[in-house]
Amino acid sequence: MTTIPHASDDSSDQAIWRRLLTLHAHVERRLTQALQRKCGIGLSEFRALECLVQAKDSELRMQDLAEKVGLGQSSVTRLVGRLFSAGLAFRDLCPDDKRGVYAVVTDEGRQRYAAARGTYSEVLSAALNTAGADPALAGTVRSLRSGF
Amino acid sequence: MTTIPHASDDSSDQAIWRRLLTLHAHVERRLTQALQRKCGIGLSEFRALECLVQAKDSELRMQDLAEKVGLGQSSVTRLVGRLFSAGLAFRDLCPDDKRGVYAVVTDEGRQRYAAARGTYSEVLSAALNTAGADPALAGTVRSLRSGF
DNA sequence: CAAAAGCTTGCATGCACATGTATCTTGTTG
DNA sequence: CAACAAGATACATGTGCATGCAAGCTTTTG
Repeated sequence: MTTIPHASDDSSDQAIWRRLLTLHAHVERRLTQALQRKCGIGLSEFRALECLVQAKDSELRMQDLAEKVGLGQSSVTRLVGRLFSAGLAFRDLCPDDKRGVYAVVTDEGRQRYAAARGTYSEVLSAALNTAGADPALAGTVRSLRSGF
Repeated sequence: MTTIPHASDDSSDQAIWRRLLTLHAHVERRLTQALQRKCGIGLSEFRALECLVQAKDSELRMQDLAEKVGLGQSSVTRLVGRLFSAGLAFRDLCPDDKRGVYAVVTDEGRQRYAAARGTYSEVLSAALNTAGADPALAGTVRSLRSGF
């Protein structure tokens, strides 16, 4: 049990996570700035739109959306509020459960997502590449991209 | 140039990043809650202490600390302020450059870090394991842990 | 060469904002 | 009716951006 490379509570998990944090901070910062500058949209808003566009009927329960974007329930309430104020989504009552609320993307929301999608993918790949140039992160990026 | 597997602007970068975000959100949330509950310390504070403890002379320039913890410069000003209020660190003027400020960890800071370190590593490994149990993330976790 | 002007750097502060926790309201279910 | 579930809201907090301020550096000028 001791030398099996299962790496269950391996101390190198810390090293892995440290590199991952650096990578995450770097990439997320770039994405945030690029989307805000070029598309006038926040990163959370973009991801929410993405989830909605890809969802069946372009709608999701608030709760499901929360899990998909990795935010808390209350944050999503306000996130959808922002999308509504921007005309990118609206709320719709769930017919069979009046407590439930659907967030639904609008046509304009779809357009904004389509417009931002290019920027997102370009900046993402570019950020991963520059991170991969850093010797400390090169291995991590390679691992992720190679899939093993 | 077209079929070379350099994966420069490969569209699968998006898939990679989506999994990474889910993993990141999951693990960071667990770490935040565990450290706050069991150790009464924030995640940023813990990471700053870690950087300081491991640094030469237990001190770092604000700027260097900012880069290490992946925060903006102004955020680190307040982060060190919090550490000071908690008695875990203090500021020291740089003798050769009076603009510069060193953040220096105190003995109590070292103790708090030592006390929290166990919780951190345990929760981290546990969170990675539970994430690895999710089929969607298993591959990512394995990739990171195997190093390739 | 010395002093002053102008630019740059390092950190602190004001402000806006997104997020989390706890709580409340409303609707559902036993 | 009691217990529970889904969202919305109140409040506190951490973060980033823009800005301010003081210290260093560079260039100009006498």
